[in-house]
Amino acid sequence: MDLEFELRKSIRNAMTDLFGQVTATEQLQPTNQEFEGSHTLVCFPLTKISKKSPEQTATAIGEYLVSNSGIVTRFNVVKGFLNLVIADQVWVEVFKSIYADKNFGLLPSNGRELMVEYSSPNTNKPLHLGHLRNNFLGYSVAEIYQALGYTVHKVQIINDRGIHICKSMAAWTLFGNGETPQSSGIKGDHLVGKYYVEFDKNYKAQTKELMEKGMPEAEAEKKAPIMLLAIEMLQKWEAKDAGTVQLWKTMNGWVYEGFGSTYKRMGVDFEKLYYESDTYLLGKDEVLRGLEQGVFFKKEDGSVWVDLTGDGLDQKVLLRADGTSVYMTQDIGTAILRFKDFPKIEGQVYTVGNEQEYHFKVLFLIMKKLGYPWAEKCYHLSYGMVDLPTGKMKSREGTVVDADDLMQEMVDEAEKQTRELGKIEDATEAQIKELSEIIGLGALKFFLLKVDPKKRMLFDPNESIQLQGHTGPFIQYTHARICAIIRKAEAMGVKPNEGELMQVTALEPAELEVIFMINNYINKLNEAARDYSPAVIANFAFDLAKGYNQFYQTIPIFNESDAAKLKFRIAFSQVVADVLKKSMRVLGINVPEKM
RNA sequence: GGCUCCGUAGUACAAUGGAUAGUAUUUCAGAUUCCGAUUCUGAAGAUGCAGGUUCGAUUCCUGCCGGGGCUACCA
Repeated sequence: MDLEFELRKSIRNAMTDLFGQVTATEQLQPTNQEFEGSHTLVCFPLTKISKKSPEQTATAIGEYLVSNSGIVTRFNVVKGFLNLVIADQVWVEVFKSIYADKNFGLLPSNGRELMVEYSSPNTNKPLHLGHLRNNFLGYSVAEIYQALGYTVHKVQIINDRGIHICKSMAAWTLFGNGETPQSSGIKGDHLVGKYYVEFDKNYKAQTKELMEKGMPEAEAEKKAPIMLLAIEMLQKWEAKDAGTVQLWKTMNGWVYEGFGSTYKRMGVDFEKLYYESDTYLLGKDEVLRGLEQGVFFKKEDGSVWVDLTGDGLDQKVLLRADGTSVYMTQDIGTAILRFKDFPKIEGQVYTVGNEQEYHFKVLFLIMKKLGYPWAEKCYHLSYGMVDLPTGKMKSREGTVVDADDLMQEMVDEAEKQTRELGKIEDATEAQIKELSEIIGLGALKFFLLKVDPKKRMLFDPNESIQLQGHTGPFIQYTHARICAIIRKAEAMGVKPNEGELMQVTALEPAELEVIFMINNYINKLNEAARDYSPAVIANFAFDLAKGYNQFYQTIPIFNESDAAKLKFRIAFSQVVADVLKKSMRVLGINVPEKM
């Protein structure tokens, strides 16, 4: 049964019968811990139609609900707040329908489609901590929408062209001596990153040398030989020079192989990859069309601009004076291409750091001005930077935390803890490795996802892997312990079934509390989707685990003499484990059955 | 300078305009005849400042202070 629906219906009936009209949205919220009840109706806004004081309004509705709703047994009024006590029988009924629904938390297809872009790295260096937040966020938002019945297309655009990759190519040509991932044993993306660093080192040295010979800084920066080589390579690449393209393909190939294994370990996936080398020429026609339509304008030098001063923004260039594209041009083209590739999507979510907020504001405005209705449904999933206890990550100071290294450290730490605790003595080495992977990555993902995406956050590796506190492993542990209980119940031959659940007529407060939370799961999924915030689900999972631990601590399970109650508590534990697992799943986190 | 986001216990995070601002960690004091104590209970501790709107403001508005980001014919 849908408790909230029934309750709202009864409240509206009450208002109609008592006051002759209803409000558009009655304000129903969870009751504060200190008062009796589970649902609270906020009655201040109702006084306009009730023509009574908040207390009188609340009391009148409360009395009506007790006599007419069939689900409310008691109520109390504190100021304008009407706290409602739902009958235990009703809670058992609510629980039963959740228990009976094997697909609880996974809604059937709603026929709607959405695209989520995330990751989208440059191909000149390996992924770092910031990319981890990006990937986990994008993946999780996609999973949340999927759980709600959407068809979600996960994509990314790979920035595989441009001066940045030519820099790595130039350095490799000069100093590589034919080094490959195979010959060196270095992961492909790290190898290319190594030459990017190598480029930078030499470039700085050469610039300095030229300046010492009396060349002004600006000129030296342009004339450093290694930079000239990179620029030459970019020009050759654009002219489709065979050798340059071949080298470019080879080095990008190394990067993709490296990224591939990183994504695999992260547990993220993509339905389709867009490559900038394929899309960077798109968008120009669209801009010219917009120019004809008068959406854009041309300056005397021939460059094409959009004027957004009327929208509180600036003027923005879309085509350079020489007719070439800028980044924005390409993004316009890519957006349109994606809607052609996936005609049924109603919008796109772009998971990109908050330093690009202005860019996306402009992009969406341009799409709107060009007359694309889906522009309204595009969302920039903007997220803040990740800081470390040691401070800010800065590439110049070499304090960037590498994604592969960090994942490995987390897994190593998880393995160390697992072995020390020695609760998995019967496990094989392979099982221990697998478990460490689950815990280490779970710790990392949970910590990065539990914070509101748009906020800048601090990642504390040590805190994240603790098994007590607001962490992934705490939830994983709770799940594992429930699994132990269920194993024991099975061994004892205790098998709950739907029919017998209704024999339970009274619930403990801790049970009621947890059923309330579970019953709220779909609401939380909707809230998380609406706000594009996996943090909502992360906090839900944590609260649920904590709620179950209170039950676990205060209520005996196997010492219960009443067979119906014992079965109910086993079923109850099963449902909690299931919902923990599902809520962690949409975060991309797995939960072990033993740890 | 302009635009924008953020300022909540020592620390890290919560709070569709609603009740005495929650949680974790830390510190202190307790709890397990039973299921995995990696647990649970209790105590201590916070809304940057000044106004405004409201029955009611951490939330909305204005100003100030502090921090991040953007502000390229870069990506």
